Amino acid sequence: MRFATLNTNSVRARLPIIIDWLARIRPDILCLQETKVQDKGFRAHVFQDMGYPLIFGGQKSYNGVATISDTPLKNIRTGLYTGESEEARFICAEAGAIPIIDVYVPQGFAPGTEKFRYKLKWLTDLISRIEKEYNPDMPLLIAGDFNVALEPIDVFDPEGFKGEVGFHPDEQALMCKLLNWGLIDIFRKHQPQGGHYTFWDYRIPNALQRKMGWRIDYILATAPLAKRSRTAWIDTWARTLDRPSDHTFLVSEFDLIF
DNA sequence: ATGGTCGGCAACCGA
Repeated sequence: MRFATLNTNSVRARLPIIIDWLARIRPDILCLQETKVQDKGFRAHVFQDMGYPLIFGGQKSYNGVATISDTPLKNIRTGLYTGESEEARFICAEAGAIPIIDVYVPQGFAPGTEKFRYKLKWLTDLISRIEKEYNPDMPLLIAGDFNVALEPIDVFDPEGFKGEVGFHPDEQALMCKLLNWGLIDIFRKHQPQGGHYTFWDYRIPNALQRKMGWRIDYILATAPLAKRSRTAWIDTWARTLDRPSDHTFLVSEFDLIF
């Protein structure tokens, strides 16, 4: 079973790249974040025609998540909260007997701001929901853009980023709490070395070539699944003249079938 | 050096 995640920064703008990648790599599941499209504008048939039924929950302009799967997804639920309107950052479903959670954690802007407090609250509420609904002894996969780098080896300038958004102790403490509940960082399991990133700020010229990145996207799995993970890798497409953004798929293969 | 550039969408907001 091949499992992947991608922050799209607009699924519409990235559609050709996603289609090409799906056709070549044929993952069983691909979690998307920052789709930036309302549900009525999501070109679901493009994926369905490739043999990928999918689920999605979006909103105008911002956020949005989608889970593309070659296995039909059941028990679909969108939203971290119940009974209130919220940003489109959470979708979960079950592929066979395996629950899949796709998240886009708030970016947080800067420590000390309302947006940062919202990020911490959202992470806290995500942990509460997982503690309530799932069991670390049972299969569970969580993937997405967490907008948090866990360790100094996960950013290119740990000294410079000390206390900054995305590398702040309060965010890292919550990520640790999530992992300590019973989730394994699958890429880290296979690659203990630092310097492997999933995000490069596109405001920094040639950040990818200059290795000025962050590892803020994760595939997390409970122990029963993590022990079946065979490999993990980061598949990065560097920008070109006709393709102005870098794109980074995080992928893992598991010895299991749905 | 304290900037820069994307995408959405129609002015700037968010990353």
